[in-house]
Amino acid sequence: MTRAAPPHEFRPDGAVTNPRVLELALEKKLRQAGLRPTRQRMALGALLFSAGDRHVTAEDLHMEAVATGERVSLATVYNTLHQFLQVGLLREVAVAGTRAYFDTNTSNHNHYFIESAGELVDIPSSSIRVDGLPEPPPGMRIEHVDVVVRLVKA
Amino acid sequence: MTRAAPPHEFRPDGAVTNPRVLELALEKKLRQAGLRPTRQRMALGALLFSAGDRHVTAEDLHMEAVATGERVSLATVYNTLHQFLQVGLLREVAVAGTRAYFDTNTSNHNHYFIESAGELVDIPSSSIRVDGLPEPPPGMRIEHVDVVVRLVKA
DNA sequence: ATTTGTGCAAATCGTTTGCATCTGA
DNA sequence: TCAGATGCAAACGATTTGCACAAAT
Repeated sequence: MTRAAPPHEFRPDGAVTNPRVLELALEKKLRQAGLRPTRQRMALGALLFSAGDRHVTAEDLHMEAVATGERVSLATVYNTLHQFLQVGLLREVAVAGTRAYFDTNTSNHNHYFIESAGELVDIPSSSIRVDGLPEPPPGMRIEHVDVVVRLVKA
Repeated sequence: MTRAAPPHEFRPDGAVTNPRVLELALEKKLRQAGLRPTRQRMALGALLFSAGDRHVTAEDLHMEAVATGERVSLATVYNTLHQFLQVGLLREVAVAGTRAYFDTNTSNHNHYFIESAGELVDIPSSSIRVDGLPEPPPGMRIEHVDVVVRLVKA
């Protein structure tokens, strides 16, 4: 019988892999945002936040959760996504079309949108600059600048 | 009895005001796009293309048409907008949210989106420059770059 | 005469909501 | 205990579609 990997496997890059540690971190994250760490929110949070930057629709996430054996209703997925939005754990990306896309990367960055696949991808560069923005009209302020680069097959 | 303005009123700026001339121009525009100049398409086209750059939703346009006394169904407004899109007479603007916005200005330009009013406005400047766009992934080409500046009350 | 467009109402899609029930603090 | 969260199903708004009828070539 070979030995299973120890639960506290050491990784030179310092990434935490112990599920219990991740769980505690997520619980803390939710509590700090003022959200109770319920089973459903923990499950969705784990899917969203433990695999780098992600772009999901509500239905994507619901299917994933169900596939993982979680019991969550689609309505709760919607509610949860909006709660995460409100507390700044997610950001919504402006893509014309029917479905709403949620992005786990809340910092300022931009996107490719691959129309044929309905897929959203971070632009692998922080070098995009938008210059020459005029002053906003009086009484208004700029809340966010969305840049979406639409890609089609060449 | 005072004299009504002549149908061919002369305007120093050269703008054409004769309704028959406008009608013929629109008919030509539709035919060139491969669309039959039906009553409904002419009516919607007149609303869309004879008043400078416009941003409308399907429902906006339908209400306008009905208010003008035109008999057009909402379904036909949707169909017509999409036909106009396909032949390049309109462009759709990427605004996350429920409704689709159509823009009669099909050249490259950018938008303010006033969230509180759900209103879309051209950015009054062609000085916006987007720099540092990386090469698109292989096999893909950039179809359009959408820049939407979201405004909220200051 | 033939093709194309239109209107209506029903269907669909993504999303939200009302409300009874359950759960975490 | 009890505010807060969840699930279900029904409601919803925007858009699309199927099909009989009407209009354009």
